[in-house]
Amino acid sequence: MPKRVDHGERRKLIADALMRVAAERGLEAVSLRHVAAEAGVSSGMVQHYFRTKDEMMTFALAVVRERSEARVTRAVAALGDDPSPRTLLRTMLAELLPLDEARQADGRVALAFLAYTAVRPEVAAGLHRETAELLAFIAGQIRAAQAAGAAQARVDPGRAAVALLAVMEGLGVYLLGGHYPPETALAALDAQLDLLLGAAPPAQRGRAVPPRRPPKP
Amino acid sequence: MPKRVDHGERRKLIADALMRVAAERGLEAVSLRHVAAEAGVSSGMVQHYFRTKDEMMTFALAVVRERSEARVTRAVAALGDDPSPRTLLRTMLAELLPLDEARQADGRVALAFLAYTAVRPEVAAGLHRETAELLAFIAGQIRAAQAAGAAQARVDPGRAAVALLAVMEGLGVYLLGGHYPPETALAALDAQLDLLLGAAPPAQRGRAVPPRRPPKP
DNA sequence: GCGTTTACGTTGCAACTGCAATGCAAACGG
DNA sequence: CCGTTTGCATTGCAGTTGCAACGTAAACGC
Repeated sequence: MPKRVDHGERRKLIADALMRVAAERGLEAVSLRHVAAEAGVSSGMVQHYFRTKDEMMTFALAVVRERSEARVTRAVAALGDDPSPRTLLRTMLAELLPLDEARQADGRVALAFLAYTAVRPEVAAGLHRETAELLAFIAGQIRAAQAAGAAQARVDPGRAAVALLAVMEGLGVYLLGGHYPPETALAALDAQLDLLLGAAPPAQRGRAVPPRRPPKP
Repeated sequence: MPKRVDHGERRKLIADALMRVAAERGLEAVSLRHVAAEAGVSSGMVQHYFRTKDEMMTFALAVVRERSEARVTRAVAALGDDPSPRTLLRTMLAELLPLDEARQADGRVALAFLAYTAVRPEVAAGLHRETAELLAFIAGQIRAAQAAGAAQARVDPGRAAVALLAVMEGLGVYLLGGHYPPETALAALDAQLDLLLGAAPPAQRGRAVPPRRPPKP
């Protein structure tokens, strides 16, 4: 049977198991054996695909990032051709918020990794590039809104972009901590966009609220 | 020699060592023996003052929170009698940002604890109360600014407070990740306050920037 | 056919973990 | 003076960790 396996697929399978463990019991519960058990494979196999634990962690981190990026591009693509800057920004940022259980799990993992990379700075290089790109994009959208007359022209797009992205990140953190419900976060995000770009078109308000799962029986 | 010791003092000494370990090597490196070694005591003594590791962690978390609270009240007290809402908010939030090494260390610990409590929700109750109080206070300040005519009257103080606190938290996270320098974070914070309360009095701008330590030799 | 490579599974090990148990000396209460 | 309490150090233990080593069986190259 050997030789017929897709290397990347196996690695992703293992990384998925890792994230399930991390989301449920925290990053410190991630061990070779736990991950292997969660994935339903032997710990030898995990070692076969990741020579070291750190390699596994780094790969898993990349998977989380790719997944959230895919989510965003998918949501943005669903908007159709050139949506308004406001719609675009709101869709992107709301998509990045941990509003349902899937994104909450991812968010927990991302948060844990954040704390992880805060001590291991050499892993964080990819993250830096990503935020820089995001910031540039957001700033561009704000500029576009200003050019269209939809936004206060006096605000510096660069600083506003930093603040806007920070709002999203902060809301995510507080959501993960359970400090307030998703609606509060979305309301605050909309308020921020109002502040930046002027009042919203009413049809836009309150959309994209995720379905609340009923409490577990 | 026994009997002559201040219980709380010892616990704080141990908690300090814990935070040094956590700040340097991450929360997962926090073990009874490491903390004891860092504190320069025997691991038996650590066990004497904290019957379980979780008790030690919880205590340390409380210490971080108290310390940052003390920092804020101290900075606010230094402002003199009834400062303007804007000055008050800016001082508070800037003080909570990890702008120098001491606060960065605290911030790393806080971030790690955040990830820790995201999986252990029963520890997070104290945090919820604290954010609720903070939010109420911030909303009150915004309302006061509105009443004084210094702010846009149309913004909802509650939502603006959530957004403002989220900005601070998000900026802190990105700072800890080293995604941008302190000046960028402060600029974004000021931009946010501008957006909320109107342009700042020029004397205020750019103050409270921490001294940049020269790179280590 | 046969060596090589790939894909695992198993075992073992040294290091580390939290924690209980025990020991002991100093202060204090009586 | 003596038992008790307090403050701490040492030791031990069962469990877990990352990882190396080894074994094996199947596909492939020749």
